Amino acid sequence: MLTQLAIRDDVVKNQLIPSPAVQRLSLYLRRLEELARDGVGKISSRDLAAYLHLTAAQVRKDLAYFGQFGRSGVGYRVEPLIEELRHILGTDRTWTVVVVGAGDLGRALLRYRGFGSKGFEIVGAFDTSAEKVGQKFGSVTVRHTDELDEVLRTHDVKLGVIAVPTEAAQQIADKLCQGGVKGILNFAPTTLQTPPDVTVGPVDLAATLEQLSFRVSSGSVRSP
Amino acid sequence: MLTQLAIRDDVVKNQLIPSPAVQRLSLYLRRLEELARDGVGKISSRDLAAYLHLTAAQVRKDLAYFGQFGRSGVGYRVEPLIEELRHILGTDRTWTVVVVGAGDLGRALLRYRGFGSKGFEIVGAFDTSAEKVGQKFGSVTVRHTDELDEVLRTHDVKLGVIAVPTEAAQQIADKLCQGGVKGILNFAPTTLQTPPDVTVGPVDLAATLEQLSFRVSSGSVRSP
DNA sequence: CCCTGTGAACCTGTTCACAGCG
DNA sequence: CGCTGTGAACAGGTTCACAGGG
Repeated sequence: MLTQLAIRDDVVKNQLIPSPAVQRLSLYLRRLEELARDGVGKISSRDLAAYLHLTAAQVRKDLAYFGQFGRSGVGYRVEPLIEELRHILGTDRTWTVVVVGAGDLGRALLRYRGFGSKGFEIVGAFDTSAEKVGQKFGSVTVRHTDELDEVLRTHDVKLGVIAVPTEAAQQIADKLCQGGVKGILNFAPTTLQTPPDVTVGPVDLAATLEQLSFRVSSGSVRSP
Repeated sequence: MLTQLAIRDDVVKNQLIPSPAVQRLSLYLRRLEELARDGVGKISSRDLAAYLHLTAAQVRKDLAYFGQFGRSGVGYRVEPLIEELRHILGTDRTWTVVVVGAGDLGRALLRYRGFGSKGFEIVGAFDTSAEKVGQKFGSVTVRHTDELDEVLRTHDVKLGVIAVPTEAAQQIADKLCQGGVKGILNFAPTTLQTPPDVTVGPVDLAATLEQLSFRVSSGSVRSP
């Protein structure tokens, strides 16, 4: 396909893409999926931007990093753009994921419907507590963390989620990296030390609330 | 206190602070709390930076936006800096918070220990399902969402958490804004439309995984 | 004419490098 | 001497403004 080549080209050209732009790609995709559900066939950069509180130029520039997806005088066709974005983000294929920690949060993730539709399949859940091992949440049965290594290898898992207590997080991260995982979603409020080829997506709920607290108390931040 | 005045001055001077800097403040605080727990009394910008994968200059500049907290030749004293950061972030006082939605995620939040220690007190949990209303999770009993308005007013709630299905999120956001909430932590994968004086902290788990997917597949993003 | 794609101008945020203090 | 605080230099991202295509 031509557009695939176009994308590959950009990557090959080593034209690095600003990470804020990549983050916005997820927002675009989410909105486009809403629009598709509502039967909307095309959208202009202006309308897409307005809904997401961004500028039209920014939307166009972000998308243009990856190819020429729009049509002059028309805008972007919703369905094809969805396909493109999924391809760019890598969610047009299925990623196998493991979740480590079956506490309240881990269980919430195991039962969360949102992952499957985005191309993520949870192939294993792990915990050290004897009570939790053997229990089934969503469609996954919790195993003992000792079996983590084996599952990582047999399923060629590239993404892992850490939902264990803070004290155990680094140790689990080490196991995941050891087992070949390249991306970690970390819910433990600590900074993980990982090799440079492993990306960590930190999700610190208390820190996020803190940020709200700051903005609400002072208001003295540049708008994002 | 002098440092309080110093901070007020900066704010008054309308010297706006870069939001990435404010986000890092939470990281500094988290690390300093770890250090305090380990009995460490002082830390240099270099060591703090190294642990968090940042540069020493950045740590110094971020902190200097708010005052002169360090000592030449010594570094930063851990305990006083913790106090300063809490004051800056606004978590040296208690914030009352409501959680709307008592599904898996909402319940996980209600039972999460991490909020209390950071100065956030959950004063109400709400759901529309008859099964959930009346049940108790953590220390909070779930009420019907119809009672949300009343609780917002009687407790002067400034922060709210949305953990309801996507379709209901905007409607709940409207109720929260209506009730005087100024900060919303939004777990629903949708963009909320809110008045400009309300800050939304979006937490989209699927989108965060997508970002990992992108980085793992292509690796072509500037390092954050 | 409407709307995209894009170089150029602009602005924000980061890094450098050093003066100054304990 | 070690380490902070900070102006100055640099780089990364965003916005502008317009050329060009349907």
